[in-house]
Amino acid sequence: MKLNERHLMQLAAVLDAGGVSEGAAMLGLTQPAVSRSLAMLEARVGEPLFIKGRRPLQATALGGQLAVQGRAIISASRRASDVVQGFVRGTTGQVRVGGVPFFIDAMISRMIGEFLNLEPGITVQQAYMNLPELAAGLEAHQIDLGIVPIGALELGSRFVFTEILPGRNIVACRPGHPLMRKRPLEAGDLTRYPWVAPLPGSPLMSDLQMILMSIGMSDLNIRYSGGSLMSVVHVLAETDALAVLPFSVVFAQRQDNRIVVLPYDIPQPNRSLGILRLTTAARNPAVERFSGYIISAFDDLKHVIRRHERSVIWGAGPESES
Amino acid sequence: MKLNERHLMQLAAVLDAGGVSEGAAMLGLTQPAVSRSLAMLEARVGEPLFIKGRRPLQATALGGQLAVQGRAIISASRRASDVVQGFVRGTTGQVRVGGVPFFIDAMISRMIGEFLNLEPGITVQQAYMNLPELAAGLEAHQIDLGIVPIGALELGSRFVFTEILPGRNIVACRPGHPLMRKRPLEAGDLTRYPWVAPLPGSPLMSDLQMILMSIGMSDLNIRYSGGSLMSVVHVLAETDALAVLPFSVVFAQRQDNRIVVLPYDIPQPNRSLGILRLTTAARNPAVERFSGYIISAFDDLKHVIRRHERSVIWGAGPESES
DNA sequence: CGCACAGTATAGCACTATGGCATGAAGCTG
DNA sequence: CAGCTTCATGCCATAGTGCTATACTGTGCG
Repeated sequence: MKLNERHLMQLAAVLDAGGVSEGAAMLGLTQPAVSRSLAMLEARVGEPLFIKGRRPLQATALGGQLAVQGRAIISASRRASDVVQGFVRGTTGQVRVGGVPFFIDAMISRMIGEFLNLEPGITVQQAYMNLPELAAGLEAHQIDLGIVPIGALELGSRFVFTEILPGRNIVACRPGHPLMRKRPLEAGDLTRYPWVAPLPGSPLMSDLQMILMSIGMSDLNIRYSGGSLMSVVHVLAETDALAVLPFSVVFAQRQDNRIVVLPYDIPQPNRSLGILRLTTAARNPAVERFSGYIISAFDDLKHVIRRHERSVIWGAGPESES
Repeated sequence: MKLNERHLMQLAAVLDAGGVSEGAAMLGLTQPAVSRSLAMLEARVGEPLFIKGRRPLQATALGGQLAVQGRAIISASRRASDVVQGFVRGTTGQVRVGGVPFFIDAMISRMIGEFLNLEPGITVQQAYMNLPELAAGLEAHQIDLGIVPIGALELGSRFVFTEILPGRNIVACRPGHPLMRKRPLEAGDLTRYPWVAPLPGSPLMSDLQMILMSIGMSDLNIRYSGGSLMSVVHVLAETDALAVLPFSVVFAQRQDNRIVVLPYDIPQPNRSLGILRLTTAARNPAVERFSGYIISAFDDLKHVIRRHERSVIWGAGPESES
C-alpha cells in the first residue's frame, strides 16, 4: 500500500487549516486540485479519511494518523528548502577543517570561535592532521580545507594554496631564561639546555632536524615530547627547556607572557602557513565564508605580527614598513 | 526554493545504496528514471549534489544534508503505509471508549487489559461518562463506542445498541450483614440501615429513586455518596450500609467476598447493559475488534453469571438451564 | 595504449498525475 | 426558500514520470 507523499502533505494541510479551501490556499493551490488529491488518497486507502458534512472539517481516526505523517513530510521538505537557502547564502552548513595542531591551537581555534559567533548557522568540524593525511583527506572529500605550512608548488595542481602567514620559526623559552641575557648566543649554548620536541609527524619536527644539522649536532637532549601546545607552553614556562615554534604561535601567547623568543637566528623553512583546498572542490559558500574570514583576520593581524616579530627578536622598535 | 519530495527520496535512496543503479533498484525504478530525477533536483538547487567520478557515489555537503530530509520523507511515507495496513487489518489504531463508571471498573477494565494483551498495536482511551454525554460524544466523534445501560429504542436510529448483559439491579451489603439472616425481609428493613448512593447522574441514581418509590419512602439515610466502585465496595464491606448495584458488579467481586447480594426483590429497570455505537460511524476495524472482544467475552461469561445470579439471590444450587 | 566493463547520462516516446478554470451539488443560515 | 459558503466534478493543458535504447565516461587489465 504505497501512498503518494504529495497527497499526504495535502491531507495534513487541509486538516490543519480546517477545510479544503483553506488548506489549498495554504499550499498555494486551488481548491479543486486538493479536493481531487484527497479523493485519490481516500480511494487508494479504501477507507474514509473525513467525517462528512462537518465544519470545521474533521478527520477519521485513520485520516488523523495519516496527517501526522503528512506533517512530517511537509516539515522535512521545508527543512530541505532551508538547507538549500542557507547553503547558497553561505549562512548554513558545515565546514570541515584539518590543520596542524600547534597553529590551530594558537591562532585558528580563536578565530573559529569568532567565526561561530558571526555565523550562527554554520558548524565547524575540526581535526588535527599533518600534510600527508590532510592532502589525502581533501582528495577523499573528508575535509573541506586544511590549515598547514606548505612549500611553494609542493603539491600538484589538484590543490590550491592561499598563504596567510610566512612560516617563520624561532626558538622559544621562558622569559628570564639564562640564555636571554647571554650575548653573543652561540650554537653550543642551545645544546646545553633540555629541549621540548614537537608532535611526531608535524612540520616542526623536520624543522628541528634542520636546525640540528645547521648547528652541527647529531641530537639534542629531548626531555619532553608529544604534548599539545598548551602542554608545551606549560613545560617551557616552568623549566629552562627550549623549543622550536612558529613565530605566530609565540605571538599568539604574547599576552600571557609565559614564553618568549630567544634572539638566535635559526635556518628558516621555505614555506608559508596557509589554507589548502582542492582545485576541483564543489562550491561551498559556508567553506568560502570560513576561509575568507580566516584570511581577512590574518590580513588584519599581519602588520601587527611583523612589527612584533622584529621587536621581540631584534629588540628594534616600531619602524616604517619597507 | 520548493523542492520535489520525490526527488529528495530518490537522492536519499541513491546515496544509501551507493549508486544510481542500486538506488533505482531499491526503489523499484530503472536507472535512467532516477538519474533524470537527480539531474532535475540538481538543476533546481543549482549546486552539485554529487562528487563526480567516484565509486561508491559520494555526496557533496549539500547533497548529504538534503538526503537527510529525503530519508525523513521516506520513513514518514513508510509509516503512513504501515498505518493503513494496520488499520485495515485492525491490528493498529486507537479505540476511544466511554462508559458508566461502576460497570467499567467492575468488568470492562479487566477485559480491556486482556484485549490490550491480545492486540499490542491498539491503544484504548477510556473516559467515564453517562448516557447524555456519551451520546453527545458519539455524535461529535469524540468517542468510538460507549458502554452503558440503555432502554430499548431509547435513542433515535442514529445509534445502534448491542446488548451484552441484562441490566439487573440488586441491593448489596457486606457478608454477615444483619439483614442477611432476617426472614422475611420487608421494605421497612431496608430503610433502617444507612445507604450508599451511586454517582450523581448515573443510571443507578434513577434506579435508586425507583426503589424508593416502590417501598413508599420519600428518602433514605444516605451516608456516603460520590465514590468510585472501589470506594463503595470498601464502605459497604466495613459498615452495615446498603447500596443498589448492578448484579454484574457484585458478580465481578465474587472472588473477594467483600460484598454480597441481599435477597430482597427490587423493581428492575427496563434496560440492558450494552455497547452503543453510531449507525453512521466510519468503519474502524480496531473498534470492531474491541467491541467484538467485549461481546464474546460476555457471551462466555453469560451462563456463569446467570447461574451465579440465581444461586446467590435465591439460595438455589446449580440447575439445568431452561 | 587501447580494450572491455561497469556505471551513468541522454534521447525519444507514452502515459499518468497534477493543476487550473468553470461549474455543479450540498449543507448551513437567515 | 434564497443566498452563501464549501466541496465535488468535468474538461483541458502540461509537467512529471517511467520505460527502452543508446551514448558517454571513468576504471582496470593485458
